[in-house]
Formats: sequence, C-alpha cells, structure tokens
Amino acid sequence: MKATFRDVKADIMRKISAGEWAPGALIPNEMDLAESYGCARATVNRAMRELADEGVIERRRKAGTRVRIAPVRQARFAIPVVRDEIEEQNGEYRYALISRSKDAAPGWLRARLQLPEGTPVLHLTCMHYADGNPYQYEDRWINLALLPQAEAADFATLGPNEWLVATVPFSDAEISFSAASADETLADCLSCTRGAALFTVERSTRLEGEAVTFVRQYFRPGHRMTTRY
Amino acid sequence: MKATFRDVKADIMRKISAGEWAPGALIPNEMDLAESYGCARATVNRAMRELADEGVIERRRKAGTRVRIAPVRQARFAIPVVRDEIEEQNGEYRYALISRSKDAAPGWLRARLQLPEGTPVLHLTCMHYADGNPYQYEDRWINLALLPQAEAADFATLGPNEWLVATVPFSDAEISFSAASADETLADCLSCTRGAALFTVERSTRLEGEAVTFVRQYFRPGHRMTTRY
DNA sequence: CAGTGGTCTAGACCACTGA
DNA sequence: CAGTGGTCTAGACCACTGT
Repeated sequence: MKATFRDVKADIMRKISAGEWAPGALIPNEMDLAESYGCARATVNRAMRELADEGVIERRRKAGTRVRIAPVRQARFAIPVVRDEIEEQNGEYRYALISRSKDAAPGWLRARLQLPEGTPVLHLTCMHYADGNPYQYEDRWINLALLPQAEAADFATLGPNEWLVATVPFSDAEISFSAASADETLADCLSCTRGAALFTVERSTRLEGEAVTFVRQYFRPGHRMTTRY
Repeated sequence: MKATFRDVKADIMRKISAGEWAPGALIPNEMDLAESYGCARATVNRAMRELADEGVIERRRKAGTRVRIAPVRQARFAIPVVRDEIEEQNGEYRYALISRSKDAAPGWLRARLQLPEGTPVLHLTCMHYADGNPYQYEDRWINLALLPQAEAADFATLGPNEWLVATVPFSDAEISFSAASADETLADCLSCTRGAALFTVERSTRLEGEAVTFVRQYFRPGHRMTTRY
C-alpha cells in the first residue's frame, strides 16, 4: 500500500496511456491523489513534477493539472567528445591536425558569433579516425580575444575538442544538425565520393555571453545519431 | 540567508565554473552543505539531484558527490508533429498523400521492428508543404496487426503523423538522425537536384514492446534542427 | 559496518491565478 | 479570494557500497 513516487508516476502514466485520463482531462489534485495512493502530498508532487518535466502533463496553479493535448515529445542526446564516442564503441581513436592558421575572423563568423571587426581567431581543421577509417572532419574556430592561450596550445597531438573541454569546462551552446554535400576537400579527407551526403553538426559555444568557439563537424557517410525517448 | 534549492544549485554551479571545485573533486556531503547554506538537507538534495540529472556532477552512496571529469553535455529536442513545426514558424501547412498500399512487411522492416513473417503493414508515402514549398517527404509503415483501424483511416486529408498521435498518444520510440542523398523520387517530390544532401529522421515506435510504426522523414535541402543546452 | 545519498512524511507557508 | 501547485522543514528510515 505504501506507494513510492515511482509507483505513483507509473500509475498515472498507465491511466493516461490506457485512456482513463484522456488528453485535456483534469487530473485530481495532489491532496486527493495522495490520499488515494496512501502517501504524502510531497510524493505525489514529485511524481507529477517529473511527468510535467517530461511533457506528459501540464500544471497550473489554481487551474490544476491536465493531460497535455499535444504531448511534447522530447529526446535527449548526449554530446560526447569524439574520442569518447569512438572508444565507447571499442574503436581505436586517432587524431590528426590538417591545418592551423591565425587570422581576423571572417565576416560570416563575426555575424554568427557577434564578434567585433578584427577579432583574432585560430582556425583549425582536423580529422578524427576510428580504427584507421575516417570518422569525422572538424572545422574549428577559436576566439583568441577570449582564449589567447589557445595560440600556445599544441593541437598537433590533442584535438581542439578535448583541449576546450579541459579549458572551458562549462559553457552554453547552440547546436544544430543538418546535412551537407561533400566538396572536394571533404571527399578527400573522408574517403568518400564528391557530393556524398554527410551528417553535419554545427555548434557555437558561449561563456557568459562571449563567443568562445564555433565548430562544424562533418561525419563520414552513413553516420547516425540515435537515441530513445 | 534562507537559500532556496535554486540558490543552492546556482551557487554550486558557480563554484564549479569558477574552478573552486575542480573536475573530479569531492563536494561536501548534503548535511554539511545544508548547514553552510542554512537550509534543510532536502533542499540541498534537490539541487544536487538536478545537477546530477544534468550531468554536471556524479553521486554515489557512501562515496559521495564529485564534479564529473568529463561533463556529460546533453541536449534536449522537442519532436513536434510536422504541422505544428510549420505553423509555429507562421507557415501555411499543406499535406498530400502520394501513395497507399497494404502488404506483408518487407524483410528489412521485419528485421528492424522484429515483426513475424507475414505481418500486414500499411505503407504510406506523403508530402508536407510549408507556404506551398516542399518541406518534408514522409515514408511511413504502420503495423496493421496492432492497429487494424489504420486501414479504415482516411489518410488523404489527415497525415499519418497526426492520426497516430491521436490514436496512440504515448509510446516509446527510437529516433535517429542522419543524412541521405536525394534519389529520383525524392528529388522530384522535394523539388531539388538528384544527389542533394537531405537531413533525415528515422523513428520506430513501440507500445508495450510491440512495434507500432516506422517512419523515414526526408527534409528539404538546407533544413536544420537547432537547440540550446 | 559505517557513511553517504535516496526517499518518505506531516505539516507549513507562499505564489500564482481563475472565478 | 480561495484553490492549486511550489517549495521548505525537521526528522526518519532505508539502500547501497567503500573500507
């Protein structure tokens, strides 16, 4: 009879899945539920709060709790460092720096990261291999005005990805997924045909409002990013 | 002086960001923190639990709480119904059914969804338009053994996506993102060149372990899926 | 076995908001 | 203004796990 918050959560989910509480329907309030489950209100509260976080129900003070009409389906992705991603699949990771140059940020990058004219940036291109096969081509820009120490870093052996994670551990990011056609350079580096469709990730990272870095990652043809929800 | 769980969470985050508690470092236990923040242990617990959920810290009974060495960066995506996705951008949504057929599930689909041989499926292909422009090509398979009523549904006016959300509101799903080259049919439907790189979403949905549906969605060239984390 | 986090409780006060 | 969820508290017991 003693219900845990997991029991309560599961039972509410069941009632919703079974159609007992239809989309849009009002769910009893916390006090009533607590009584019917024979537990404290705080227990019901935790169950309901988690369901609300997951987008299953919608809660409003005074108005009560309702089953969402259009359930907000959401998926969570882990965003690993490339090395970890490969090693988790028991692959042998190898990294190689292709090019490195210091310049003023080009216009498209300044616009994208809201950088002032003349901001110095470090531009790196590199490759990541799994078991000797091309895995990912990385096109990386680092804001030297904010991270001058990047100029002294040795990116010949350590990938910028790992260097940044170690240097700027917690930051905000905007990430976007898309598809791109392989141009000559990409085809060459990834050992694929020109025009091949490549899964692409772009990410810009900020620390307290200041743009730290921008990266484009092109994955080998056929790459998938998978999750459950 | 009265710290809320938000205060505690923010302060812990600050200490970690500032390097006061380095990656791998042991964080004081809940009782000590509660005392230093002048709040109840439950308050500290909630703050820490949320940070652990977000992948910032790692907690183990008896061993205590540590700052994660490799912070698990994770992003959340809302998975909207196509119509909502378009209408949220103030676009005019239009739907069209291209083909509809009933058949036994082909081998690749049976393997993918773990269906027995001979399982009847409904195969639909359709298009979604935004402001009259091709937006997404949908290739949908519905398990008729589980959802026989799909055969009677009129998919000429209502997209299978919306029909399913209304019929099977809560289910588990596996979703994966990739890139695909447009073949003749896709190029034709999406008004793009053959070989264009298309952002692609595949999703298989289960209800209590039973496969309900599988879908491949091909987006128009240039489509991006974006989020912050 | 002892220390740490995980959870529950009963009660309280507060914040928001619909009627 | 009254009902609902949001949060905090002080205390308790339990589950796990390192030593």
